[in-house]
Amino acid sequence: MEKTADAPTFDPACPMSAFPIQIGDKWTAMVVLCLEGRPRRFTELRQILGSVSAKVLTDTLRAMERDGLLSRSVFDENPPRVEYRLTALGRTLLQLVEAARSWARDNLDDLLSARRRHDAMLLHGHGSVARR
Amino acid sequence: MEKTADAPTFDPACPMSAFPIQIGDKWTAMVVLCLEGRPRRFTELRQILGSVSAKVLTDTLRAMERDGLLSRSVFDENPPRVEYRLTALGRTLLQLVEAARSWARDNLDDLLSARRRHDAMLLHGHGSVARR
DNA sequence: GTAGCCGGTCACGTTGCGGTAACCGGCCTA
DNA sequence: TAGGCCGGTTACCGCAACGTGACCGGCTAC
Repeated sequence: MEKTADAPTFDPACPMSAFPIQIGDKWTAMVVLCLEGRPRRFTELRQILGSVSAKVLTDTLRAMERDGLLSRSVFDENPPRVEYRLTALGRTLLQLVEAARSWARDNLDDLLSARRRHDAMLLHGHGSVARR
Repeated sequence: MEKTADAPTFDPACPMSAFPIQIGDKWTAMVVLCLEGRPRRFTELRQILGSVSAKVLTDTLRAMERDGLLSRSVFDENPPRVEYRLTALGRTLLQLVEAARSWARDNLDDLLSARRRHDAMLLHGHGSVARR
């Protein structure tokens, strides 16, 4: 819970890739987290999310705007500035995202080790030719 | 068509299709709900879920078994009987599913009406251009 | 001039989830 | 002999999500 200007980063190699809960599209939950503290600009979001392309981020933000989860403000400046901020409805998702993260903290290790056990079993099974 | 006692039904036409929260694969959360009260058989699950095909249900159940969310018991009887039951880990998902349903009860209407407003705006042309 | 920044759009390729249809094998009944 | 029930498997297919690379317009700085 750092309160620095920097937001958390999202490592594509982290177990999030096996995270069994998804809210909206692939990046929606992370966008919600990014916007929790304050509004952010497009490029800022891209930097924080790390591996998302401009097109996919645009799609995600447009869908969230359509669903009333965030608002988009264009400032007629130079260079162009666009700010995204959570609406009240979008903020309600925070509880859900936190519930999901809490579940993951408590149970994701169990899930992943069960998966590893299963995969190991398959490997072992395929290693020897079935005989009778 | 008789339903199994106390099992919820899932209508494919209900707003669930716009439900922005997904746990595991498409049917995972509903399988968890189906198995909340007691173990169930394959065909029983198919009937309750309504529109799921055998292949997809098999895939879902295999993935959940792999992840340690449920256990699969084969009884060597006639006709063949297979029972699926939630594990302790699978039961932990119930809280999350309930949290998602609670969010939906409170906010899904707002989301859907925001979406309808947006779609209507598109139909009527682009309306007014946002200016600042 | 030309290079870069910002916030995108456009055309296109790939991947994988979800779904359909056909089939299977053992047991039972008509 | 035929068909039904149970719990699947296999082959195939469509489509939307996801991602890549090129480009854009207005402005500024070098």
